[in-house]
Amino acid sequence: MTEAAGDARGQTRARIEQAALDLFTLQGFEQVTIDDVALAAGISRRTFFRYFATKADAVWGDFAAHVARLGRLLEATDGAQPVLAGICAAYVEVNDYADEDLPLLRERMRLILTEPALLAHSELRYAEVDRVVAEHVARLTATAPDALLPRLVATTTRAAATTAFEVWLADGRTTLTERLMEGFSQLAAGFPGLGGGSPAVPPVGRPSAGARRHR
Amino acid sequence: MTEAAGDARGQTRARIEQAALDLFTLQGFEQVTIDDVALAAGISRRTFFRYFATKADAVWGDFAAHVARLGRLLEATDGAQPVLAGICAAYVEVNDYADEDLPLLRERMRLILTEPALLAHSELRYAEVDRVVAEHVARLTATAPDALLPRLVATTTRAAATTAFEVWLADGRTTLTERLMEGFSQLAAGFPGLGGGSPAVPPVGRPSAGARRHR
DNA sequence: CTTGCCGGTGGCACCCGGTGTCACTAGCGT
DNA sequence: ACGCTAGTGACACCGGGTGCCACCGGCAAG
Repeated sequence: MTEAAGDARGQTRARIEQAALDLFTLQGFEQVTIDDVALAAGISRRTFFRYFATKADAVWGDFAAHVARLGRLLEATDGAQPVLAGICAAYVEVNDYADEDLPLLRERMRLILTEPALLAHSELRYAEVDRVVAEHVARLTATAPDALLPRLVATTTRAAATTAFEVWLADGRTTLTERLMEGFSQLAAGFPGLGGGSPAVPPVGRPSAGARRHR
Repeated sequence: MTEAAGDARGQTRARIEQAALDLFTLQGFEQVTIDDVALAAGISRRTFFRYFATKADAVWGDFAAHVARLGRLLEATDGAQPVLAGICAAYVEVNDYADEDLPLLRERMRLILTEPALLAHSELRYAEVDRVVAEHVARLTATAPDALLPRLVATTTRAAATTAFEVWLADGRTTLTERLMEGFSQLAAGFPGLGGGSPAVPPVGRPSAGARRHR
């Protein structure tokens, strides 16, 4: 693996990725076959799978790098601020795209959120994110990463982030950063304006035995 | 569609479902082919797809009925209690299984949460749930169902519910209901114990321009 | 220059999930 | 006996994904 070879690989990988993205946005994810992408990228079908494990992976780019960056940002978070604020800041920074990259991001996200096959695949990617965030929370709170609280924080913050993404994408009159922070602040405050202050739901006298009528 | 015919359909459907579940838990989702399931259920491969649109659907049972029931519960929620409390109660009641149904539920959920293909498929199912909850919140708050707040509430509550499911499934020393209510109370309180009271993150002076260095 | 190794590639066969089509059968009313 | 209908099975087909092998280029050693 010489440097030149690595560069060549990176270039063809980029070519495949761009060809795939173009075709997908133009004709729809399902309509485009991998033969189409391979033809457009000037490679063979077999080679496509040497660069991307699945058809969906061609849309996600090097998502693993994003997750790794998020993880590094979280590790570098100082313990002064609240935990949720730190996670919010990390999410914001990871998604702080330069203006010229926004069109590409929009295409990617539109595909991921619109095409059912890609939406399904996304759950697998989000699981990686959740793991990183849960480990971060577990570190700060001295609990196990697979306990309820860390995982709860991880999945709900990620849900908030992706929802912010969706809304931003839909009407696009606001900044992604603004939407993210808006979502996080709502979440951190326990959704004020819905009634029920901080200690609202907590104990609740259990639904007793109640006729278990399910199924 | 006479009554007898409908019954017959229901019976074979149940047979297929059980055969699929048994084989999946025994050998793993990916390892079992649809021919295997068809053979075990005493039908043909083609007939399998007349009962279930996809391989994954055989695991989910009649999930649409669950979603519909959740929707009805939400509609019947009285406006007295806080919104999150109502959603919590609806989730709890939908998932209030009789003891004799718990083993089956565990098998189902273990598969869904463990097998990557099923985990991916789950995102498509959860989208239906989110839609119902978002419409409920939109109704109560007199906002659009596709606005940020309703969707935020829908996705985060659902994330909390599924996480409660996962943790319940993992250690199983507590009730599913308990886990659900624990998760919801944490969420509704904005995760106390992480620092940052209710009005903690909200305004935050924006990350300024900050070198946008992404990509 | 020849030999052998090695990474990237293409071609091929194969598996499997999913779909469209057609022919067959059973039940049922006329 | 006739036709209708619902359910079924068999078959062909498409497309994503994998394993395998053969080829070709560069490159170091002889």
